[in-house]
Amino acid sequence: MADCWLGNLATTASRERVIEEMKEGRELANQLRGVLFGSGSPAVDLVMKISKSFSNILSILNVNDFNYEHPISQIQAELGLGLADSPCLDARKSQESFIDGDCNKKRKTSHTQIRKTPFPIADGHAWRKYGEKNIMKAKYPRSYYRCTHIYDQNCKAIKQVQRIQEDPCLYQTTYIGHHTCTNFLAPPKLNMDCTSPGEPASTFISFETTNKLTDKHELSCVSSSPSMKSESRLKKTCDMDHNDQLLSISDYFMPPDPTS
DNA sequence: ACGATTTGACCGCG
DNA sequence: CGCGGTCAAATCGT
Repeated sequence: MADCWLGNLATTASRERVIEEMKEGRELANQLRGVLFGSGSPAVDLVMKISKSFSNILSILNVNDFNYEHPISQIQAELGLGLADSPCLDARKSQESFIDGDCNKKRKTSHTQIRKTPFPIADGHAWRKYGEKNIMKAKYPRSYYRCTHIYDQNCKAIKQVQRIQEDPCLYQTTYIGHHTCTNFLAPPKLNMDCTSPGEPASTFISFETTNKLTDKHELSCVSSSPSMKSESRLKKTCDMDHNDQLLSISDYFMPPDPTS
């Protein structure tokens, strides 16, 4: 991915891009470290080194990153939680800054959050793609995803992923609604196969990266949960009441819905 | 065979 | 009526 702008470091704009990308990489590395924290995985060290490398590069670029604070400590402060409470959740909450708003015409009552990342990013939930649409005046199509547990747990969370036209290295993900499913992540395993160049598959839990120099990059989370039955069948059979849901990852991951 | 993705058709809001 | 969002049959992958 980086090579799409590394050749233009001479310009201020490109330099800014480099810095932003580096910060993003460091942020993601910290996130991954949080995810791996407590799992006893040797990958933690590796991730810490990656994070440190990003910091070193930023230092070389003379970036005075005084505002940077380790995301996990931020979360602890925000949530009043210790890491032991839920490292995975903590890490994910820190992932990016959120932009709140109601930008979806057809779901004005739903709380939406927009995030921009260097690739379609994992958020710890299993998503299933249900549509793709070319948007007027947009160079890239928009992909539509909904929670895999829409029928078996009545989870109404959906998201839209679209590559940003002005900045093809970035993807904008719009989250609409909250997860009510209880499909927590198992401690993810690091998967560096880097083999799948495809658009984000919809059901992920273990982390895997795709960094071939293609149009499509992703850090995704592959669901290890059992597959669902066909939607049409579940529509008929899964009208269960789930009022006793546990707090889902997204309840940590996303700011509280002001409407609820 | 089963589940996920693709993609054209359809729906509904503005 | 146009556009974005969703549906669902067809297709693909394992």
